[in-house]
Amino acid sequence: MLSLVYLRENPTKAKEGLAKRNFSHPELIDQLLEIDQNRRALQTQLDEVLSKSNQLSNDIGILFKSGKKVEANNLKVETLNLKIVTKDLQEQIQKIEADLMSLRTQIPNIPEDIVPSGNNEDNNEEVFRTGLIPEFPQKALPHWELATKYNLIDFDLGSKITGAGFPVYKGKGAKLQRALIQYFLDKNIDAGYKEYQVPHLVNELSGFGTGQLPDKEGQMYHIKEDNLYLIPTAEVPLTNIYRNKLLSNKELPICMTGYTPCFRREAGSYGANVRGLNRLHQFDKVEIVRIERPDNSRDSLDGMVDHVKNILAELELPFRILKLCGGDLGFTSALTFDFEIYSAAQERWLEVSSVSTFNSFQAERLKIRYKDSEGKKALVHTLNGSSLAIPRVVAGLLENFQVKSGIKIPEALIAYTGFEMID
RNA sequence: AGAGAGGUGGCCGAGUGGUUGAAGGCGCACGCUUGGAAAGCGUGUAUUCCGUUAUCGCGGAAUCGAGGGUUCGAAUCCCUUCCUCUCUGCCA
Repeated sequence: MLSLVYLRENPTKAKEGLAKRNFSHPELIDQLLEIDQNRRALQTQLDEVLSKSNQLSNDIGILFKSGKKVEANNLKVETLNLKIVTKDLQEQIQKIEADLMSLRTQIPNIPEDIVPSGNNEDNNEEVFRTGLIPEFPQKALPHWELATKYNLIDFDLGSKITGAGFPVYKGKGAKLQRALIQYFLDKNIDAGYKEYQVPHLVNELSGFGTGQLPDKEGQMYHIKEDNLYLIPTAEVPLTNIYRNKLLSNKELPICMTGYTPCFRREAGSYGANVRGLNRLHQFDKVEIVRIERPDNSRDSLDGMVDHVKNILAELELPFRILKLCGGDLGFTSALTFDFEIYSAAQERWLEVSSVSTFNSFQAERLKIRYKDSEGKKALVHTLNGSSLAIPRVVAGLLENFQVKSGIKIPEALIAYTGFEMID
């Protein structure tokens, strides 16, 4: 959510920024500012009326104390009118504030200057690429065939128990998953992130805080009985740890990591791209979240990108980094770098991490603030990234490291898997 | 799930209808003290909104879990709801 003060002072800049992400309703900004102005006028009126009745109440109290009952009762009559006016104004303000909020939640974050403009993923900018794309003597098998061949993952069993998109991992397949989770967590902890185990269900306020609600309402599994949502990412519970917090300067930055399963309804997804592990309703992910001072958030983002880079390099996977264009940017993000590993067998890039800064967009909703060195209060910046999402890394490992005799485990993982080969 | 108790500032905690935005303490900041630190002493220390102002500031309003109600006036009384704790029940 964008701050009202910012929008009031920079309406043109805001519209220009939003144009970069093809925001189709720039007139909402004008509407919002108009409503805001009405709200302020009403607030002024209300404050004046309340001030009067406070004064009267005070006088009445004094009169009663000194036994002047008649005069007190006269004043009482006066307050009755004020009460009616107050009630009316309060109702108007309540309504206008609801309108304001609904408008504010429809306006996405403003992209950073360096975000390229563009409509869709074709306009994303590749900023880094590394690793050798393996060449195979025969045709390489896709991971879903390898998974069956080596008895690692059972998709049918998952459908039987739950439905499509809920795979069952078996034997070395299950161990590989667990090894990766552990490996990623260790990497993150070594880099200074504190590990958390968080709830996998969150309430409405948490969903609103990080921006999943109301924007992605239909993408989350919702338990109506208790009005709770299954988390689509650990970002939600992790960031909400600090909801409504006033932090001191020296507490920042806050670096958190956590492993959770992630649940996504993926309504509207279809086709070959959802095959195998490519798109699941439930998957495992290790997330990193940072809460930063505004002046440090860009450096911090670079640091997170480097961190994920190092992990992928250590896993010996070929990958590239994309700077997302305005049109491909998430609703809450101001700047996002996507990591994609190359899958030799599928001959396509698979997104395994998305690292973003939200600037103060989430902090505004979450009310996470800090006191700077001069004691002034300001909103923090929030950032997060996957470090990393498991299934597509598994897909990449299986497909890229297949050899005649099986699948080779990269050096860095062997200590975690306890085996060097899947065969 | 049933019974009871409770939710007050960054934290602890007093406050049962009228200058209570809220005593006291802790913490924090600054100053004095000290060779330096600690202790001690002193001062200060909530947030949001509206208005005003070049700025410091000033004036007003709201906020004692949340929402509603009673009253001229509510942290204090009533209702609803959420949460926490204790006991009982159920259960990993």
